[in-house]
Parts: sequence; structure tokens; C-alpha cells
Amino acid sequence: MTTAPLSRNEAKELTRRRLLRAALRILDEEGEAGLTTVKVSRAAGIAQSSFYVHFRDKQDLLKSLWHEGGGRLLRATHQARSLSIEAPTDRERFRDAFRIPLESMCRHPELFRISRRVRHDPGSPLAEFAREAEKISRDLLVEDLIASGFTAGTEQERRRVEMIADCLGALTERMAIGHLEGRYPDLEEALDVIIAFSRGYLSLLPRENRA
Amino acid sequence: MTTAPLSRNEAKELTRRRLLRAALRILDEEGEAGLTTVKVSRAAGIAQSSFYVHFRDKQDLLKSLWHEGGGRLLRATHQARSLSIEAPTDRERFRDAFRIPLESMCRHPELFRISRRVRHDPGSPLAEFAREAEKISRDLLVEDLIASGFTAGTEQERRRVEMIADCLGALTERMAIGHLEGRYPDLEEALDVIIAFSRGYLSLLPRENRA
DNA sequence: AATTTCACCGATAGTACTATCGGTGAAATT
DNA sequence: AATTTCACCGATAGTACTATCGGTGAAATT
Repeated sequence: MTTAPLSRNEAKELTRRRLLRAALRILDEEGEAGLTTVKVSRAAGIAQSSFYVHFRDKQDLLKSLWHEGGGRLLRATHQARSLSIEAPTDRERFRDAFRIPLESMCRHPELFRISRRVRHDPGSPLAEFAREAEKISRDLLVEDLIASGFTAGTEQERRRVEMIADCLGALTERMAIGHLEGRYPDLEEALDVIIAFSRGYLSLLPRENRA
Repeated sequence: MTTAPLSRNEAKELTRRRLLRAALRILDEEGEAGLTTVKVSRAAGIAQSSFYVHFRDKQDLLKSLWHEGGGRLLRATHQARSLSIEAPTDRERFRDAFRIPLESMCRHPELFRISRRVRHDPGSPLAEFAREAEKISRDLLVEDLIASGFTAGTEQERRRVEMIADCLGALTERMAIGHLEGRYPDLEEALDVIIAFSRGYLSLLPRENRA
């Protein structure tokens, strides 16, 4: 039992992190309606009024939660993934391109569930962020698809590639949800199914670009 | 301008419907946080206190909204759809099997968006209903898939068929969202992509059952 | 015609939460 | 050692909403 001699700044930073952690848990377990300054503060071990020492208001807390959690997750996922989608001929790499985001979602269940839930909730201050993240995610996937042979010259072609990216995202998310709910305990089984569906979209590749 | 002579019962039923309509709109536009007895009542043209003449509380309103709207939609969709999935060899029928639920979602945008949003919101009184509906939906699809040749003898096979059903649902919902947001104006284009992905899952059919 | 029913009203008590304010004591600075 | 800073506290005013209650007048029943 060593007594840590915390400086005032360190102590403040610690309670700030406690508040963010508590907010993440409450948001995940009880939804946005359950997130109050009273609950977060109590969970972090400070008085309700002290909440405002760390955040201007609840929206400020949510913003911080997003920028210090959600944003990083998104970028890390896509950085790792785009490395492996570039060679769709290689079976293992192709599989990795789906495994990486799937595992990333499952490794951060709270953030994943919250950002999913918030995305289409017009009353949520996080909605805008989550939708922007979704768009970025889709756009990155579109780039990858174009790099792997899809054409997006006409409006219609562009839409089609976006739809494919959208569908790939939907498949991955749905399998992640099933896994987190305990219905699909084996991620490799889920990957098998995603890959099978993806064989289908490959049929939309222009013939001359197929490997 | 004919003055309709409404009986007391008819008048009551009319305000009840006004309340339900208003609730649906507010729920869709502002989310659950925006749905208050004050707003619903005002939108329906009655005093806040008169809300309780029609519903015990807000949860009661939500329950009614679900049972008199959501439930019917789900059943109608699946009834229409299962007629056409039974003959996956017939291209037009196969396509219909996806078009029917897709169109059904797009025809009831508020209900569709609300039930989607509410499904994973632990704070929502509708969450339970929406999740049950999702399960029913998936189970019905699983039955259809088994009827069309998939096997579900072992635990693993059963899981796989459930995953496929889950994925089909995810694809359809995602395309419906894109259409309702205006990104995919042409539903037939979206159907093309869903069908392409589905060619992939057909590869998971046991060889001896393929048409 | 007399009586009863009841959808609706305004007023209001109660609840939950937000956000501010002055005060305190220990850490940090001088 | 004296002074300043500031994370945290309890108290509290303000806001938004829920749900009840007694009253009213027109419809429904007798």
C-alpha cells in the first residue's frame, strides 16, 4: 500500500478521467436519458456541483468523450484495415480486411454501441459527430474499393460503390452486435459469413479488373 | 363546409388518434427526449392534463403506438415476403423477396426509423418490443432459408443460418436508410446491390440443394 | 325535463435535474 | 512564512416535466 503523492493537477486529471469513464458506462448501460450530472458525479466520487469544475455542461462532457475515445478508435481501425484490403487476391489479407474492423468494434463495446445508437437519434448532441464518423468511414471504404478495381466515373457508378461500402459496413456491424450479445461467440464463423456475402459484391467488379 | 356531428365517443377517438399521430412525428423528429406530455398534447390541440384522459402515462402511449402501428407493419411485411422467397430459382421472385421489405420500410419511414433507433436504447420503454420484433423477423427469415435448402441440424449450422438472416436484414435496412436520407434515390439500384451480395450467401448453400 | 356521464380545463404539488454562488482547506507559489 | 490558487463542497434558485384534483358544460341517458 504505497500512498501516491498526487499533485493538484494530477488529482484533477484523475477525477476528470473518472468522470469520463463513468459517463461511458452510464451512457452504455442506461442510455442518454440516464446520463445526469448527479449520476456521473456520484459514480466518480465527487459532488454534483464539482462536475462543472471539469466540464462546462453535459454537452461538453459528451464532446470530450467523443474526441478522446470515438475519434481515435475510428482512425485506428481504418488505418490498420486499409493496409490489407489493397490486395484482394490474397485470401488471408482479404479476410483480415474484415477481421480488423470487426475485432476493433468488439474490443470497444461501449463506444461501438453508443456511437451506433446515437447515430440516428436527432435529440442527441453526439448525433452529428457519429454521422460524420460514419461518412468518413464509408468514404474511406469507397476509396479502398476504387483502389481495388471498382470504377466511379458516372454518378450511378459512384452511388453503386457507396452502396457496396455501406453494405459492407452494415454486415460488419451486425455481426459485431450479434457477437457482443453472445449469439455469435465465434468471430471466425461470423467472418465466414461476411466473406461469403462479399463474394457476391465482387461480382459487381468490372470484368476487366477482376484478378 | 359541412359540420360533422361527432358523438362524444367519436370525438374522443379522434383526439386519441391526434395524440398518437403527434407522438409519432415528435418521436421521429426529436427523439425520445423530445417527447413530453406537454408537446404531444399541444400538438393534438388539448390541455396537457387532458393527456391522461387517453393514456395512463407516457409509457402507455408508447405501447399503444407500437401495437397499433409497428406490430401490424412487421406482420404485413413478412406475410407478403415469404410468399416469394420460396422459389429462389425464379429471378423475379427472388428480387421481390428483397423488394417487398425494402419498400415496406420506405413506406413507413417514421415507424422504421423509430423502431431502429429504439432497438438498442436501454433507456427506452420500447426497446423490449423492438427487440422482440427483430427476433421474430430474423426467425421468420431463418425458416424461409431452411425451406429454401439451408440445413440447421447442428448448433453451428443453425448459427450460420441465423447469421445469414441477420445479414440480409442488415443489408436491407441499410439500403432503406440510404434511400430515406436521399443518398440512394433509386430503389432498384439498391436492390441490384443487395442481390449481388446475396449471390454470395447462396454459395453457402449445401451443394446438393442448389437449384 | 331531469339526471348522469365524462372529455376537457386550469391550477398546482411533486419530482428530477441543471447550473451558480460563496466558502474552505490544502497545494502551489511567492 | 505569507500569500495565492483552485478543486471541491453544500445550499439553493431556476427550469422542465409529470400527474392529480376539483370544476364545467355539453352529450348521453333516464
